Amino acid sequence: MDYDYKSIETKWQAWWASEKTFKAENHSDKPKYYVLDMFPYPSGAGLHVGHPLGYIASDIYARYKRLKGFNVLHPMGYDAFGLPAEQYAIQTGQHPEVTTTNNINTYRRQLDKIGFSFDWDREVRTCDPKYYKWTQWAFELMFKSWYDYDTDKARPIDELKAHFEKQGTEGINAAQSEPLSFTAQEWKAMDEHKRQETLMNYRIAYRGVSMVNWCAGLGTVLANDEVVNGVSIRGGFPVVQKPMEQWNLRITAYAQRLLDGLDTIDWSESVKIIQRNWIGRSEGTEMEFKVKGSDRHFTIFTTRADTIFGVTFMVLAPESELVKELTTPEHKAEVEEYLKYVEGRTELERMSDRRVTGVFTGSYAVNPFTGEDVPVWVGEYVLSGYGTGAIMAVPAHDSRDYAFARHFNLPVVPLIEGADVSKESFDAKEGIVMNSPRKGAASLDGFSLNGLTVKEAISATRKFVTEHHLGRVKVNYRLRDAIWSRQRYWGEPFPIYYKDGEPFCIPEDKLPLALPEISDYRPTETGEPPLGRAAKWAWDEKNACLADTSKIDGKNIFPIDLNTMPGFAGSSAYYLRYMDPHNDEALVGKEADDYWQNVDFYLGGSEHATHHLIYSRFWNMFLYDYGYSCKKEPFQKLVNQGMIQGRSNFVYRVNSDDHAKAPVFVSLGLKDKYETTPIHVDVNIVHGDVLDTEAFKAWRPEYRNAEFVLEDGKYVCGWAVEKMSKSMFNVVNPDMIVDQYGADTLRLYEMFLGPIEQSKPWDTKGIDGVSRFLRKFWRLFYDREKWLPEDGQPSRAELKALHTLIGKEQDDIEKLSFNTTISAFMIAVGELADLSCTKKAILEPLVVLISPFCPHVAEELWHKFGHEQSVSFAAFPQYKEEYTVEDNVTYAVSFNGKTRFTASLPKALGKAEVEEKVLAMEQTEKYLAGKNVAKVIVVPGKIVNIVLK
RNA sequence: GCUUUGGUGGUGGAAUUGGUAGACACGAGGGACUUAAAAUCCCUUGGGCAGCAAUGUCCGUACGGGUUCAAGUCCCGUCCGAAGCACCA
Repeated sequence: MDYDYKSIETKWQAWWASEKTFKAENHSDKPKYYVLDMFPYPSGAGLHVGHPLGYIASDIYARYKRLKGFNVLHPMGYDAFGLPAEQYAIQTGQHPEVTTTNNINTYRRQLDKIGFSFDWDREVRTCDPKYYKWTQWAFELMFKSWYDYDTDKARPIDELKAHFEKQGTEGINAAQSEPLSFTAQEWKAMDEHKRQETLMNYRIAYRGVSMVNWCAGLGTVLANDEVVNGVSIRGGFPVVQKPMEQWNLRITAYAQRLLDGLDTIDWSESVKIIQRNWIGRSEGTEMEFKVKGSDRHFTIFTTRADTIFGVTFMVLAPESELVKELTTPEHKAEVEEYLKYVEGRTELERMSDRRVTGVFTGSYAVNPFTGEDVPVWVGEYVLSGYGTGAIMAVPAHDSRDYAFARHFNLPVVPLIEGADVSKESFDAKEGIVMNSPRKGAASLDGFSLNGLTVKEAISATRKFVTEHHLGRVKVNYRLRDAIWSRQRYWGEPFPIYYKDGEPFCIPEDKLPLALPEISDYRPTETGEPPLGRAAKWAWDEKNACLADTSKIDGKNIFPIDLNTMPGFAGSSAYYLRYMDPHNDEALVGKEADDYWQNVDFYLGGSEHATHHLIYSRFWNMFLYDYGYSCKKEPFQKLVNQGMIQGRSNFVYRVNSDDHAKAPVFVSLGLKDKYETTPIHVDVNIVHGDVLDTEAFKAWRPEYRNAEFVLEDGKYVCGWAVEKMSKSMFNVVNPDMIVDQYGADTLRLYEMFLGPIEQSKPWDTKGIDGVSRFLRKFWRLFYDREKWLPEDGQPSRAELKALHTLIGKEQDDIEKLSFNTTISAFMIAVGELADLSCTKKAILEPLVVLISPFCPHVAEELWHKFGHEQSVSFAAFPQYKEEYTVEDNVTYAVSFNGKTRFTASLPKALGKAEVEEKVLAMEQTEKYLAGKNVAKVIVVPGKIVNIVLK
């Protein structure tokens, strides 16, 4: 029987599906292992060869873990809400659900062809109301929670209310939007509206006004990375900054825990660093500055408290409320003009065009250490959102302050010995402090930093500031709360209705609040989100049910929120849902959660390093606070697979003005002799950079009569590595590869391409190599129709080939070095073929070894051996013992630094014995004939070096 | 600008983490089998020099230094590429 991958693959894929081979149970005596892929967004284009790269890797790992005796959870689902389906709906009127379902079916069909070991009974779709019920549930829980820094966890908002009743804000250390302080009496005096407003300051899911990227063309808010040069990436519509009231998640409350948690998980250092940067912890000092001639004072934040003696001016953010208060009448006109200018600049302009601008307020602040007057300026380089929106400027030691000082001709006072600040500032935190205070200048309580190192000076200043109540040590984070509202249709609705403008939750037992049908997916004429078109989108509070929008009366029937949640919502807890996907009572049942704990192995693209992977960790920590998730971190080990890039091919059309003439194309090597235009050509009609000219003529009607200038009788195409995309004609569909070579070959080849973390271009050139290997592998078992494996004692060489492979495979798979594992297979199979090995004792385990990579072939052969169930590695313990590599160490023997030969000696030998043995060797004696040995150096286990006189 | 990564044959990539650089594969060239093709198998394949030959020998991991008996691997400097952050005080 020849290797007929088509019948083998369809046969076993059907068998796995009907047997539910990969169904994972929530109970087992085996240890658990949870292998997860980042679930895909089912786009209309279907899968290309880049998508399965990660899935194949994780599937190999999952199958390997099963062989090692684990109960493996390996699920798959779809991140199905999103803008493309909605955009398509706007253009065609096709309901996003229809598009999405079609796309999912295509994905499923393509995935099934590759032979993954997913437990499809656990599939989730984020757009399924049964699923997003739990997204909405978690959101409501966040709405009903506040964050307590004292216990460092989320707690029910009712507990906060009870505290306010008794003591007001006294003794509360909560995460909040604005610092509030009131007594129990004041709380009791508040009306309901005021109380709700107050609680909003503390809720973890809260409404707040924030500046957003508003895209009128798309009718929605966009994330920063969806905007380039002031226009939307999708559609190219203009984007403006606009204040809007939005739902926010108080992720900043978790900043420190998100940071600390990174030390407990096994992620690549680069992703950890990206997250650390994103969280942006900086430890500094908040200091109070008095305003000269007034009893007002304001607060600044600095990480360089030690530079207090070099402050020559202060700068306020233009948006700061202090600007109005500190502007003197003489400067009012100037300041207002400046504010107008800043307002006219978008955030993008401020970022791309960094000019030095600012204006003097007319006020002076008093340096608390020296009593000196310092002018207060306004400048757009100070951000209102970070720190206190006000800084003390030390031009000598901060490059931004320096640029500002030079531009406005403000003084620069150097504070570090030997630092030359005539051309640029000295920003480094090193050196010996001077001028602090300057000779003869006053200083509060005679405080001096002169002679200290910068580090010493920072801590000395902090201590002094705290003791003298000039300020406090403070930690700042760059992390911002997550804006959670999107003005779209195809997302999770907020389960919130509004009474008198105040938000209230739809009762938990009425969830999910399902997305209503609408006739048109565009925003409404009045600029409301698409849900503004829904006919039945009001809440009847009395009967706890949906009601017609027209019936809203503000007494019993109230409007429901018209926004939906962003894509990150559905992906924030899906890994928990997989553990217990059919549970109607909970997101995940206690037992299932206790059993599966968290994801052991998570694989996906590094583009999610900041968004999904931060939101998901936050979401999980929040659920952990309430005991719904038993682990602090959702993803124990994270691996980022690289992207598969496209490899485009070009043909070179000879330029010609005569369009009636047949187009002429010249081969790559000859193109410099002509004037040509490169044209992308479909890579599917190019083989090894040689164009199939007949297929090319058939490809496009305008090329029907094409003529070719060939070299060596072939048309050679040019090539380039580009993004895999339809417009470059370089998309390779995995279905084609499966049809042509089989799924097992595709799996092998994608892994053989290189390390999974690495991005690389797809190039089908090398696929014949693994295809050949697989046929060779097959021939170990079959000589045409004849089944070869037979009983008998394997030879030493056969055992060695097998056991070298066993060792190598286990080492390499744990390191995820699948390409080298496959090399090891090629070597082993080559050796066994040379030995004409037909021993069952070798071939049977060989099938087990290859099964993670080529499951179809393995299943076929395994059944042929007469086994029904697959086995674990542990079922062959004798293999490791039957053949033991002698416990030797290889010494490289060198003379005067040049390696001459190697010597294999027992590990147990001591230094002197090794020297003796090596010197006694024939080769050594040959080299040493008539020479004097000066010394012999033995490095344990490594090398013996003989130095001659 | 800062941070993180990389730079090895014609190509994709190996190298037990400091120990015979180029495993494995592709491509290329030569050969065997065959009427022929497919398939399969064998040999050569980093560069230079010497030799009919087995082989010997020198140079080679972006570049320049250094540490070491020994460096692709560690350290310093330079050049180039990729990714992330980007007025965060």
